[in-house]
Amino acid sequence: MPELPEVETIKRRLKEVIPGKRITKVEVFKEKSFSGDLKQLINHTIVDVTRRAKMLNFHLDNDLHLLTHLKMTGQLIYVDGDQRIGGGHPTADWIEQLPGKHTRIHYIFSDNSQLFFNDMRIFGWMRLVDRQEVVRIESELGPDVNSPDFTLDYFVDKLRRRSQPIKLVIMDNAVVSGLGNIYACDTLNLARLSPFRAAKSLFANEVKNLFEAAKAIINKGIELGGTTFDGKYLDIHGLAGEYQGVALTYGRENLPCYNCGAPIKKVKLGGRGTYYCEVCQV
DNA sequence: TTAACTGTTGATAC
DNA sequence: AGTATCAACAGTTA
Repeated sequence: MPELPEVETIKRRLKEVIPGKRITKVEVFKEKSFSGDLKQLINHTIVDVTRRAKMLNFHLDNDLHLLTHLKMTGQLIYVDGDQRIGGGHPTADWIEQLPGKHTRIHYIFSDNSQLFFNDMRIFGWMRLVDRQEVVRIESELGPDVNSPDFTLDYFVDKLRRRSQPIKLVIMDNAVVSGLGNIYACDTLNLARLSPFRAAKSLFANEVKNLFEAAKAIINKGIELGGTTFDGKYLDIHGLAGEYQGVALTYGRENLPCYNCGAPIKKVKLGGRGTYYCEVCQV
């Protein structure tokens, strides 16, 4: 599920409540979901929460890092010291009782607040690693799409040798981090580019349009708190995102393209559902 | 009932 | 180095 805007939203909410919390208990319900030495977590305090690509990083006071990847269905739900989700405010209907059927890890803090890691499909993980491991993992990633490090010159250079369809290349996190299936589809629609075009066939002005479209779409996603279909993505308070209400293509099969009015098509590309307008995306 | 579908990525073989 | 395909898993939909 979560692409950069969803993970960024989760990070921002976590940053409001988690730094300063001391972990007093951890329950791992699914071994596959956690790796690392649990003893190095107990009685340590989380000092910061950051994000790189689609990964969260809980920084601990012992210089270790709890890296978190939500993959398709991971979610983090915060329960406050009074045992309330969302501080008692209304939450999305999809929220389940905790711990639930899909709760894989449960953290309890010294003030009785809690964090639940739910993950239906068990692709996601939380790994306790040292700083070198963080550096090693992050070194494999291209720059975040919304970072100043992602420059037009860099992008032009990366596309030059790739004959794959452009959609697959912009979803390749070694090229640029943060775009998943939803935002990749919408980025290509905004840039009026066919997802099937070979990356290296793009003209300079097309690459520039694509570059700017990617930043615009991702910023819109962040602004609206991410995308929620079927409640699979919820923020830490159980709230849904709002991007699905303004999506250009994703989930809009047969509905009119906002640019030209032709019906949005859904096809398969690289094994992924791909929504696009065959009239104006060329 | 079965097959195909789902927001991610990693391994493997060419 | 770049590419194509499949696999990890569980649930929903056609």
